[in-house]
Amino acid sequence: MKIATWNVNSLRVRLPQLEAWLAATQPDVLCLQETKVRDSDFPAAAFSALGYQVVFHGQPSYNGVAIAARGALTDVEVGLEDFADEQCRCLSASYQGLRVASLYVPNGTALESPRYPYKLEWLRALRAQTVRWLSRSPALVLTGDFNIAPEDRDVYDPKAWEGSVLVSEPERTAFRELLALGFTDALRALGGDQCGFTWWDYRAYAFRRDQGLRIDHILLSDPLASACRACVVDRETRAHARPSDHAPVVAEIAWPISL
DNA sequence: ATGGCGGCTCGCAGCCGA
Repeated sequence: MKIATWNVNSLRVRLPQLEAWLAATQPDVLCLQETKVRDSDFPAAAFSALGYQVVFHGQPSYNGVAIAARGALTDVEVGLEDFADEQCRCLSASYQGLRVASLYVPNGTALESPRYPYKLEWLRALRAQTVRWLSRSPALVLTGDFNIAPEDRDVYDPKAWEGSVLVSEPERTAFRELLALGFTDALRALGGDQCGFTWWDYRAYAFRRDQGLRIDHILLSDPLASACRACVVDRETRAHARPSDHAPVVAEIAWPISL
């Protein structure tokens, strides 16, 4: 089973690319972030034309998450329980015995910004939600744009980024606390030291110079982690004309495990 | 070098992203 995540930075703009990518990559499950489209405008027909079911949770201009799959998505849940959020950043569903969450963690803007404590609160709520998800489904995938570079080696210039949003210690601690619930960072585990970045600034030729960050993640709960065969960043897609600033990440999992 | 690019909107300037 192929599970992928991609922050498309506007589904409307990226739809032709996404259609080509789906046809070529054929993931079983794809989680999308920053769709930036309200539900009434969601291009669901484009997905069904390619044989995908899709569920979505969006708003105009900002945020927006979706999950597409080659079969039925059930028990669809919007947002995080016990955390009232006007922003569309979390959508989860079950597929073939898996629970999958498409996450767009707040950016935080800057440590001094009111958006930074919101980010930390959001991460706290995600952790609480993850405990609940795990109690219902041991096979859990948390994936999306976490807006956290877990370690210095996930940053092209750690010195320049030191102490700023995306790398600050409270965020990294929150990320580690999530992992400590029983998850493996699939890209780091399967890609090793050379796993690369997932986001590059549009400005200053950042992609050409490989000045990026690794902030998009696929976290696999224990039963899935042991079944994971590969996890890669699709850099080629970031190199296309008019790209998203994020590359897709794709994991290959031997699932369902036949008992 | 705090800009730069690119996406969005009751739009043509200002916001947000990472």
